[in-house]
Amino acid sequence: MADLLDFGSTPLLSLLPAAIAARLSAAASVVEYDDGETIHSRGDVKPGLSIIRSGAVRFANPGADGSYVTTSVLGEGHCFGEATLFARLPRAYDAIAVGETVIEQIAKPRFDRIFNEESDLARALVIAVTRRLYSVLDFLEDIRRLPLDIRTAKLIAGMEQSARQEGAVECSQSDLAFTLGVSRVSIGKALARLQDEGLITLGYGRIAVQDRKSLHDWVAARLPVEPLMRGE
Amino acid sequence: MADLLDFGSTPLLSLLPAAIAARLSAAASVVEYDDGETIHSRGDVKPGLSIIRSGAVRFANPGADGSYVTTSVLGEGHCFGEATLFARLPRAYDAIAVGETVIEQIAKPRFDRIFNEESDLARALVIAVTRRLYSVLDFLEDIRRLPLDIRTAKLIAGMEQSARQEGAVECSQSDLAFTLGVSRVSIGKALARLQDEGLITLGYGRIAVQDRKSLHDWVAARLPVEPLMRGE
DNA sequence: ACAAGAATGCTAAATTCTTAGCATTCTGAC
DNA sequence: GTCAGAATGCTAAGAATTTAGCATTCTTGT
Repeated sequence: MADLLDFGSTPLLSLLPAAIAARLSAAASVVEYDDGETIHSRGDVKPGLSIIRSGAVRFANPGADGSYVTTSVLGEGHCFGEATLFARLPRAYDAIAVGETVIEQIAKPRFDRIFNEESDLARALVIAVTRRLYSVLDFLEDIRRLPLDIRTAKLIAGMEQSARQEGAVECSQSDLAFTLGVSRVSIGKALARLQDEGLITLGYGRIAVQDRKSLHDWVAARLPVEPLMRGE
Repeated sequence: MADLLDFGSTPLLSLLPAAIAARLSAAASVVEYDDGETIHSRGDVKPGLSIIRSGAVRFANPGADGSYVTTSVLGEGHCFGEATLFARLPRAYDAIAVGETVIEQIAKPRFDRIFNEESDLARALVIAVTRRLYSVLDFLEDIRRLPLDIRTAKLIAGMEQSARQEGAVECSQSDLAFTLGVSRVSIGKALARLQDEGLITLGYGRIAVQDRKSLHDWVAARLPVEPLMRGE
């Protein structure tokens, strides 16, 4: 399961002037993780900013019944840990490496110095965090007003665009269920309906998208309001 | 319905050095709205930052069936419109005044000048937006893993703390339903259960909290993970 | 080629939530 | 005080979702 759900937001690294990115890198310690390895656990209090150099990170927490609820998955170029710096909160989620993952970790004292000296860092962060906030708000709104079929179609449409190979999404139905926070049975039904509509073809560990445009149109026609962003 | 759901985050104004707040005020045009008046509509493209001087603002969008889904309500000191500045998005929500409301509106060109000159503004914004992001993520997670009773109790506990009069929350069950994105019947049932537990007493347009600590303890005992923040 | 593990497909009961009413109670304005 | 509007309480049918299985199919490592 890769780049499943970065909520379509812009990675910090692509917003940061090269000079500042370099300065952050110089101040960072690099850590490599294997697939599934824990990067940090909920409640940890080691404030700092982390930047994903390669790979991806899954953020999740245990649910009431012992299940594991994934909140988001961030990919290359994204940062995390802002809350430990700016809200002085401990880690709110367990962070788990998805695939071989390389993380740059910048401890708070070093980060603070750069943050104070380079005001463009604050500007880039405002932008990155603002976009993430609005992506999450959008996702929240979808949960509350869209039936599962449409949410599923929207997710697949988004994933297909950032997928390695065009026209198909490599991920299990369980992963989709995790991401949308519903059971595998429900996802199965939703996918079956989408297949009946001729939008997708179900495979083993992969979902083929018949035609990108048809899928987007199908989703767009069922949204209560016009979408604001065009997928870039 | 006031301060129902600012997601418990910190208002920008309380994070901003007085000098910068004053400079923003000087650059702003002040607009007053009556209860229910529209401040802006989804899709509007007039970029700028708005600060709530007094009153509150409800953000909502039409749902698939014509219903109106409220995403959040922000109160005094909070800002909105960051996305128009930093993500260059049009307004994502209809904004509607809740009660007599005074808004300071700062157009993008003026804001940009101050933003570039006062680097502490970016710092305050990073903090405000980061906290809001994490509040929303928390709320999102609750939706996915907590049964309605507990979410309702948690909401009431939060509202009671910021309520004008201690020990009671002034709001209709319909408002609660709006906020949690569920039907009035479901809220009614959840509230009835909480009343059976002896945690609250239902009234007309108000809910009395028997004992703040009991309510908090009841909620805390049912959360799958330890809460990170202590209500401040 | 085969076996083991992973993923999917399917079912059925139980639960939760919604919709759509309607009756009753409460509040505040006149 | 009275009355209209607001808010709550209640009911019942139907839709959506979950849980808990189990059978089948697919893939990969040996």
